[in-house]
Amino acid sequence: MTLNEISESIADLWHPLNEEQRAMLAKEFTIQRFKKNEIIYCEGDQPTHIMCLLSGKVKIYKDGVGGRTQIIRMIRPVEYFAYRAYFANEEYVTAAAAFEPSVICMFPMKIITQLITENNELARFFIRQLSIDLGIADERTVSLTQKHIRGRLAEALLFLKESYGVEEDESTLSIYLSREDLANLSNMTTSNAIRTLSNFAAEKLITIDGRKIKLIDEDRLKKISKIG
Amino acid sequence: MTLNEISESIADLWHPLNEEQRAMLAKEFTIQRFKKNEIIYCEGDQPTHIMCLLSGKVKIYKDGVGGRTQIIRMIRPVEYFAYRAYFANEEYVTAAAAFEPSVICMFPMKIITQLITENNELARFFIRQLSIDLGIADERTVSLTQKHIRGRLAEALLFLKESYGVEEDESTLSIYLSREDLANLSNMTTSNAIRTLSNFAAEKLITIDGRKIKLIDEDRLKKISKIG
DNA sequence: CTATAATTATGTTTTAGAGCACAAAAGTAG
DNA sequence: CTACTTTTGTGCTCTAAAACATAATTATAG
Repeated sequence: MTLNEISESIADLWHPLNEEQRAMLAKEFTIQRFKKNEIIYCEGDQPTHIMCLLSGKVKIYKDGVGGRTQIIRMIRPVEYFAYRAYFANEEYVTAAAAFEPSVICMFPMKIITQLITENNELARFFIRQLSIDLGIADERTVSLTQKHIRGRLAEALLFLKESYGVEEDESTLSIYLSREDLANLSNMTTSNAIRTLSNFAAEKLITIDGRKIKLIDEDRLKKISKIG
Repeated sequence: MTLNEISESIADLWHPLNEEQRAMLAKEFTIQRFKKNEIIYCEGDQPTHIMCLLSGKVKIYKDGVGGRTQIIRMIRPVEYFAYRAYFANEEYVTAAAAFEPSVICMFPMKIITQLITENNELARFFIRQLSIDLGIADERTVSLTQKHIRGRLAEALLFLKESYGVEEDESTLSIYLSREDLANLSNMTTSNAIRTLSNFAAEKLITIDGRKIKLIDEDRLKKISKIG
C-alpha cells in the first residue's frame, strides 16, 4: 500500500500539505496491522507516532484503581489518535487496543510537528480536533458521574450507533462488544451491564442476540439517556 | 490599564507576536471585572472572546441531571480559558463563574484565529495547551468515576494546594471554598464533603477553621488519593 | 441591631449499584 | 469430539454514598 493509495483516507492530514510536504511524509509512514484485542500502546509508553485508523475499531482506555477499566473514547476509521501525549510532552496516560482486526497508518510525530510549523492549516486541524475532543471529554465526565446506570447504558448504545453505524437492517449495531467492554464504556460492572441490557430487552427498547444488539425504540432510549 | 502594562501577564499570547501583531491585539482587548460568584459565561452561550484571568479565581463547571453541578476545571492567574468552544465551532458546553473578585482580559477570538493563521508559534501554544487539558480531563474522568469519596476529596485538596498554593504558614490553602464547591469539585454531595472533611480533621490529616483548610499530613493524603 | 437566609454540622434512613456465588452457554484449543 | 476457558445470565448479599431531617452556626440585608 502506498501513501498515495490511501491519501483519500488520510485527507485531514494530507490535504493541507503542498507537494514537498507530501513527499516528506510519504517517505516516513508505516502501516501496521493489529489483531483482535491486540494492544496498540500502553499507559506510560513514550509517544512517537501519530496513528490513523484506516480500518477496524480501536478503544482508548485507562486502568484505574481496583482493576477496573474505563474506556475513554473509541476510534473509528478514519480518525487520528495517539498524538495528544506527544503535543503535551507527556507519556501516554491512556492505552489503546484493537476491538477487531485493524489497520493503522503511522507517521512519526517529529515529522508532524515539523509540518505543523511549516503549514498553518495543519496546525489548525489539530487545534480544532483537540478542541472537539476536549468538549466531548467535559460532557462525558458529567454523564459518567451523574447519570444512573440505565442512563449511562442508553447513552453508550446511542453513542455506538452514532459512531459505528448499523447494519443493512438499519437497527443492528455494527459493533459487537463484549458485555465487559460495554460495562467499561459506561462505567459499571459487567453484571450490571448484563442485567440492564436484559431489562432494556424486556422493555422492548432493544433486542439482543449474543453480541448483536438491535435498537428498537431509540426515542425512549434517548429519553432514558437524557434524564439520566 | 494598557495592554503593554499587562504584557508580562499575558506572555503566552503576547510573546510569540511581532510588533504589527501586537499592535493589532492592543487595539481590541477589553478588561472586565467580576464580583465574587458572578457568572462569566453560561452553557449555551456563543463564544466570542478568549479570556485571560489576570487576578482572582475562576471555576469552569457544568450543571448535570438532577440539579447537581460538576466543577470541570479551575483557572488561576495567568491562565487562558473560554476559547475551546470557539475552536470547535460550538456553543459553550460549560459555564464559568468567579470564586472571588476577578479581573479578566478579553480578546476577540476573531483576532486570535487570524493571528494563529499568521503566527505559527501561537498556533503551537494552543495545540500544547489543549493537549495538556485533554490529558487532565482523561485522568480526571477515571478519578471521579472510580475513586471512593475519601480518595476524591484527598485528591481535590492536594489539587487545590497545587493550583493555588498556600499562605505564609506553608500549609493553609490559599483558596477558601464553600463545602458545596468542594463537593462539586470532587463529585459528592455537600453533606458527604462536610462529613469526610470532618473525618480527615479527626484523623489529623488536616485542620479546619471555617473555610480555612490546613494540610497537615500530605503524605497520607497522597496515599489516600492514590489508593482511591 | 434584628430578621432572614445561607452554610455547616450530625444523626438516621434508604437505595443504587458493587460484590460474590454459581450455573449455563458459547468459544477455543488440543 | 472432548476438555478447558471465557463469557453470559441470575439470584442474593452487602455497603458506599445519596437522601432526608434537624440543629447550630454564620452571613447578609434591611
